[in-house]
Amino acid sequence: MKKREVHASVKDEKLVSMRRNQMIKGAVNLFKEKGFHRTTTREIAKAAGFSIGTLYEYIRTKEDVLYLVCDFIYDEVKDRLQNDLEQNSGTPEALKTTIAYFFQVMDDMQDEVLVMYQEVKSLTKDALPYVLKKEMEMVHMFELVITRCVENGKLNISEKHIRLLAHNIFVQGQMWGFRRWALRKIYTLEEYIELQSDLLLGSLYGKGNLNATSLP
Amino acid sequence: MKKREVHASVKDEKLVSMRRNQMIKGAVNLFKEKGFHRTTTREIAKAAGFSIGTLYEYIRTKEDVLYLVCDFIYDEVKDRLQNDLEQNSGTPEALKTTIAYFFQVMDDMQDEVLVMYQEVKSLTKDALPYVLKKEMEMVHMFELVITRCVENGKLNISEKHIRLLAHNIFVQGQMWGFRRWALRKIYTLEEYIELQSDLLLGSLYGKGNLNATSLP
Amino acid sequence: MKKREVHASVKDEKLVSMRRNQMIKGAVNLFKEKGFHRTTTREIAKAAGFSIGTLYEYIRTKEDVLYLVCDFIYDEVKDRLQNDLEQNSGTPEALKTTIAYFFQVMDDMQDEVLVMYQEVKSLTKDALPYVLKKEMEMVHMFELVITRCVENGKLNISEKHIRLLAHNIFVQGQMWGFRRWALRKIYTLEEYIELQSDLLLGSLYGKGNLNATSLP
Amino acid sequence: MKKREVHASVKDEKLVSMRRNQMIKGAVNLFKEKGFHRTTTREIAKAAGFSIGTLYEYIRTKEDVLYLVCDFIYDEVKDRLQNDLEQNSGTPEALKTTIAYFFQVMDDMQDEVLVMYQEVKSLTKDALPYVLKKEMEMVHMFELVITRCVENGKLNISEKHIRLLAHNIFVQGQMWGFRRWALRKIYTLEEYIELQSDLLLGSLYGKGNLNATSLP
DNA sequence: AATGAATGAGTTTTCATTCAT
DNA sequence: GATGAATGAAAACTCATTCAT
Repeated sequence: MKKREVHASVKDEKLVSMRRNQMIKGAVNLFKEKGFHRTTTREIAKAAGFSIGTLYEYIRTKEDVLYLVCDFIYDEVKDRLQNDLEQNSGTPEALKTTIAYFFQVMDDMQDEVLVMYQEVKSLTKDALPYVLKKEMEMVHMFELVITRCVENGKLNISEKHIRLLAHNIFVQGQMWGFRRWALRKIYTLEEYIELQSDLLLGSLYGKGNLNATSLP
Repeated sequence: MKKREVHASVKDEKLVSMRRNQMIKGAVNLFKEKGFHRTTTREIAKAAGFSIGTLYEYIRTKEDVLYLVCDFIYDEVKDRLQNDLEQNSGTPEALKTTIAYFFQVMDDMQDEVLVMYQEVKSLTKDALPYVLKKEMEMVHMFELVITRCVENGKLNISEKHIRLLAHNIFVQGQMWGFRRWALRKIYTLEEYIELQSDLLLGSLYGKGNLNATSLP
Repeated sequence: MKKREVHASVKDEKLVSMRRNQMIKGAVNLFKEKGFHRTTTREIAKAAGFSIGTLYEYIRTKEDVLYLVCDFIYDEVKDRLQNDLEQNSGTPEALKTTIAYFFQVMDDMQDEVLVMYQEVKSLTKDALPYVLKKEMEMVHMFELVITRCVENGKLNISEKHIRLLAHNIFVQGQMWGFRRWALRKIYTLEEYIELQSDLLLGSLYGKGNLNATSLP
Repeated sequence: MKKREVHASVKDEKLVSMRRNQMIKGAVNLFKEKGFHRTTTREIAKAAGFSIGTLYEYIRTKEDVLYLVCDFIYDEVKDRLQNDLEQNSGTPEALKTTIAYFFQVMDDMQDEVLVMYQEVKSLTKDALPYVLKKEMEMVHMFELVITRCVENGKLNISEKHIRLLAHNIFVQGQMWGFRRWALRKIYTLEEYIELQSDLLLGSLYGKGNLNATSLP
């Protein structure tokens, strides 16, 4: 699936790319504060540092901004994740590291994740599949890491369990962002990583020895 | 925390309650399809079966409708959950039953859950706490069930693990609603319940024997 | 010119009269505070002590209330004035007394006068003449008193001066009501009466001796 | 007291000024015919010659239009008055000229005066003081002219009389506008000026010789 | 390529008036 | 005669989008 094209009147690709970055940066902040619907195109233009007329030289509709933002965020997350996975060795320890890394990324990109998570549903039927596709690719990455563990004989678990586990990891990562109002009161990021790893991996390795002592 | 009052011009309480139910029912459908922001008050009135003027006899602002909808859904879910938990025996089997029951409720109320999940963030700072409070109460119910297992000596697990586990259960319930686009393609509800139980409980009881054979 | 009829569904004249008095009393207060346009019929009904449905048993349109209020106020002022004038002796002293009395009435009925003064223009073309007619009748009363002075030989002044003088007296009476924001800061009612009398009568009797010493 | 700022989205000051003049011109006509409350913003926009959207580029609320109108009218009257007063010599003849001039202005600006006079009370608590301030300044101008006469020894009259006289002059000017329905039937502007001058100045100079023969 | 003034369809909300009970 | 729920036309205001400069 190719990237969905967003039409620009301006031809200079470099310029288009630059302007869109300004746009995305400004929009993320606004969406974070007021949501997509309560943000006006004028505000986006202003936050991006140019006029409303100029904004419309680089997009066709307000929705395009949302798509661009979502697309950008997913790319960012995916890129970071990919870097990590390329050197993954397929051991349970590596899986744990991957989880920790992913949660860390979600923490770093808190605002972006929150925006994306809350506003994807505002995308048109038209744009949504492109974004969901990307999400599936990321879930798939986790599946691969887990599968590698299985292939290494370190883990005995069904295909369906693998896929669900991958979804769980992904959602728990997002969860750290979208449930901060609750989780932050109880856990630090480090604790959250540790505890979720316990629960995720405990189920796989049958330790059954979860207890408070495993925490600092 | 008392319920947040939504002002009605009409005095007859019975009538208010009836009209609001019509309203909620209509609104849920619309919100599900187009989201809160893209739904107009006129559409809500029409879907509820009365005129725009009448709508405003029962609410003050469009936001009130959203609050009423969210409040109703949480109450519904909570009520159903409460019924189940009252007769919960505090054994691991009972915990599994509770999870299954909760996931079933989330499946029954799919549309409502989706709406709530996507639109809570559109509530004003004013109304949000009332809804989040309710969410926390539900999470707390799960904590209680798990704690009862621990107290029964059937389970050895830290306080912090308990709370996180409760959150996970809650989110995994919602997940069945808001990620249907992905999960439905792979699992039936029964499978989803079974697999998630495996993962959740496996971590607690150290079976470590997860495999495809445990599935039909 | 007969009184303009305001239609009532209710037949019992006594009741109609009673209900309308309640209505007028309530409405004057509301109009005073928020003006005719910003006052709703519901508020009028409530202030009158009955329901919106009942209100409409005694009037046909919101405008009727305004007309009723204006009509009532003019009648009140006119009645009071008439009482005084019947015993007027036609001397310059009597004229001064009349002025003092009129200003006193305008002070007593401050709120009503303000309302009337500000809202007459909101009457329909249809109702306005009835009210203006009444105003002219009051101006005419002043003309009569002045004319009597002339006929008594106490005063030598043209017909046109008389009529203008009458208008001036009337407007200066109203002025005490509608310019309170300015006049109250400088004068007490007594001072205002005294000073205006000086200016009005000075012109007629050629005293030319206005000075601060004539004031306490 | 600085001018109360009315916010405009458009930056070009020249344009703002031009558009607002169109707006004021259109609004005065509408307000004159139907009053502020019965005039819609769409009508104002149309009368001004642009769209409703454009109207709101130059104001924030409908009330702003009223303020702009009132402010404009007061400025206009005040400016004209100021021009006359600068060359005022402080003699009774000059005072008479000033009065004649002021009444003439009020006649020229009949419509505007009527609007202002009837609608000031519709201004918010917020804007009212700015307008009343201007009114007081105008009254003060008259005080100055009268005071100059006193200082020249041409007139012996108390401070309080001066202030009241100034108010009377101002109100009688307005009166020519807001009581035209009655006064126009009896007097031409010239007569009105002549007669009011007789009454105003007669009181000051003790001629006491008012009679019909002084009129043409 | 950039600007920002102009547009008007569309939105929420109000409120005078009616009419069944 | 009294009530108050229902109605819907109309109002103020917003904002995505266009286009002349």
